Amino acid sequence: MDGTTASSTQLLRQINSEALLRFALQEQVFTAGEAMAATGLTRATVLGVCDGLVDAGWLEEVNDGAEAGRAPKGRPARRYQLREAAGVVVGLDAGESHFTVIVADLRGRELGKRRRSIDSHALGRAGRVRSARELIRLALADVGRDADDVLLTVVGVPAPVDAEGRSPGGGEFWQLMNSGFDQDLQGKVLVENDANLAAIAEQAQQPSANVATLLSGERFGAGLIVDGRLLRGRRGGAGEMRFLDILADNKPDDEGISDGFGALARKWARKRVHSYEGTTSLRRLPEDGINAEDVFQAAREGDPLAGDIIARLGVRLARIAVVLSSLLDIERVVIAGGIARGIDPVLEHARSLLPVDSGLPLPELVASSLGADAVVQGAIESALTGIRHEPMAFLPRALQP
Amino acid sequence: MDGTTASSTQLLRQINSEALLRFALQEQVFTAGEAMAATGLTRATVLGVCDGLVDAGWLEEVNDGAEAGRAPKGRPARRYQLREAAGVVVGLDAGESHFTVIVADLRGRELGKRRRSIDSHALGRAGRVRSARELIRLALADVGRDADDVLLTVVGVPAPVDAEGRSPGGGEFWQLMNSGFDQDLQGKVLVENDANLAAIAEQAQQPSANVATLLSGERFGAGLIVDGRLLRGRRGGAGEMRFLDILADNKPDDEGISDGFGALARKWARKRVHSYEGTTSLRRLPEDGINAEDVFQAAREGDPLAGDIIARLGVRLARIAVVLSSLLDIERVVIAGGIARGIDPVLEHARSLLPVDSGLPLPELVASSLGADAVVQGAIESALTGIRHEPMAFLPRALQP
DNA sequence: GACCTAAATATAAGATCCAAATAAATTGAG
DNA sequence: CTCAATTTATTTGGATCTTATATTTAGGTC
Repeated sequence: MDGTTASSTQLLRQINSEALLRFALQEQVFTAGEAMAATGLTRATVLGVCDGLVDAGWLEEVNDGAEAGRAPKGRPARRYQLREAAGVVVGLDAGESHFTVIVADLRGRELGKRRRSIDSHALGRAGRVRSARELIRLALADVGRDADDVLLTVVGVPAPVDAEGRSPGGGEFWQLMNSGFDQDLQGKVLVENDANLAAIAEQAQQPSANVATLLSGERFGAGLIVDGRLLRGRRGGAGEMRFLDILADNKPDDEGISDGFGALARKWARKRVHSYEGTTSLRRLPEDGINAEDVFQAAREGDPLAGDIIARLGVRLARIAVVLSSLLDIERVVIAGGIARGIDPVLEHARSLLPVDSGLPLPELVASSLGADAVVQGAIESALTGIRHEPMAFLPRALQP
Repeated sequence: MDGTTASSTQLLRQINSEALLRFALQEQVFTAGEAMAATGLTRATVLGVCDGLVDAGWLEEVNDGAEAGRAPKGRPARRYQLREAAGVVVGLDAGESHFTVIVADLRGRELGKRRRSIDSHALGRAGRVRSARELIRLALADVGRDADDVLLTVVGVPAPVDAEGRSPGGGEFWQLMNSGFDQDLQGKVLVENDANLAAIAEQAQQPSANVATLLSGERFGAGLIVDGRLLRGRRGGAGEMRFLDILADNKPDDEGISDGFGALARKWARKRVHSYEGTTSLRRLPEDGINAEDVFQAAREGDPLAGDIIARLGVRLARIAVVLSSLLDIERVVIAGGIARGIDPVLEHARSLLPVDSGLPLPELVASSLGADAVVQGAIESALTGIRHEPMAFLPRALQP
């Protein structure tokens, strides 16, 4: 189990093994010939490397007769595949009020999923970790696995996260959300900002080198991908949008500096629903029961108060888009998270507000199609990327003794 | 001269050669023992690799008796150094009104320098390239070199530049500035945005993974380094600051959207010097003769009109700092270029405007110490980085036949 | 000149890859 | 059923490169 650097003579073998394994991680079943084409190595070398990977527990030779669609002539090729039992990855969206876990195999196929409501403030840091561990255990048990099968767990939290997985000490909230998962979950764990994970998920869906993903339900966060790379910042603060309220003409009243579109729509609606001078269907709802969905729905039906709120959100979104496009040359702004479902009217209004004479092309504004799963999907994607990046850094679950 | 990939058996040798060469690029003279420590290879291997690099023209064995401070025991070590004749790098600041060229050796020591005023609009694209070629020729001749000695030339231009070295087609100005140097200068050429090069120079001076460098004399440009990496954006637009005028409460009047602090100070002073109601020392100057230096000087002497202008610039700078700090977690904002000399009062005022209650630490605001040479210094630094990154991609000037 | 030391060289062994030759497995034709 | 054709697997020999271990060498010291 020593991770010591291999001697220089063995370096070449390791390089080739990694290349081959990276290829295997993206294929179902493959022959030596296919691996030769992918890696540029000789047949003898490929087979030798495959031998090593079988011994290590990464690959297994497949011998079932169902050799669909193979060439009708010649000696049949030996076929390999990633060993199912080698391990799985776990993604966890550790939000403020919900946990979502997905267990996936090493090719990214979702094996199992669990969701649970939690009360973070009642649980505290230790309680959040305990609850996460339990939920992961259940999700693994659902698919007949246990914690030893997990090669890598990626956790998304609603807080800035630096490169070491820590959050700045400023806010208590951040420390509560980033509950120390990397210490107290089993195996290798990566902690990442939730919006960053959503951005990774979006980019996997529709690749683009310069895209911003806004996670904007209750709290506001942005994942920024520039030149194909996720931005982090020293303390993980890249993607914070505090400047909106600091710069903007409107002084921040009661709405918190980090409120997302969902929270804003709800707050604005509740505040104005009685003082509003026109007729509004929102008044039929109990004031404490109005939420963002109701506002979006009313706006679609032509309600004027809801329309006003949509317009204000549109202004806010347009501002964000202008800054991102101008400062970072962002090509596409994606609204992700549960809020994405009803956000279209806001997008339309924001598009109409974008300046037309600014020289450079305008950013595209779109809603995500991943829904509320964006964060946890991004966690899986991130875990797979990590394994593909240096597969040999992970040890597959050993063969039966 | 074929850049074909080496056969896999020779790959290891190439890896080791690159590592050793990278080490040599940062040392004056070194022994095999030192190289062994740096690369982790055996003595026999190191000597073999050195042999190869001598044959290739990268290294030379040094045999002069001046073996300063060597260990007094044992057989003397063979000592190697980078071959001076292997080549040089060239940096060119191809501004709107000035060209500056620096010729440096492969360790970054400045060998020669030339500066020339030009009239870009009279010269046109072809004229700019011609003028650049001539100035480079002269600078090389000054130090007894010619164009064949140049391994890499890096050119800084005041325009957005994408990863392929091209500028967006929107403005004629950008096309004029990015004059096609990569096509028409001899040897390998990289074209880069001038503010980006200034950022590279600043980072080399005082390393920091998250820093913004504002090049803000006549035109405004920013070089953004986040997570230790320069941001570019798809069309090279990262670092543009158009949002300032789009968002801000003040509608853009005559000042151009991309005016730098120097241009703004001059324009504001000239416009208000006569209508200003107080006394101002600026009135003693001819209206067409006032420039930014005069305004800064007057402000230092307590002139109220100059003070007003400084304050307006401070507001602008503070806005920029807030956005950069919040959106990208930038730790330090550097004002670079010729304007940096008198900028201190603006920095002071801007610091006083930064919000104190924003949770995260505030960005540091500093003036560059590189003066007007920041861009060309960054060009040299960038060229060296390029060579260090994959030295074997460059062929040293051949040995005497 | 004998002696000491650290580096250079020489030699042998191990690891890896490639190229070419050989062997095996499968299909399809006669 | 046998046999050629075909494709792949395996074996073998050669080349490159690195390491480890001796052996030699170059300078200094006593």
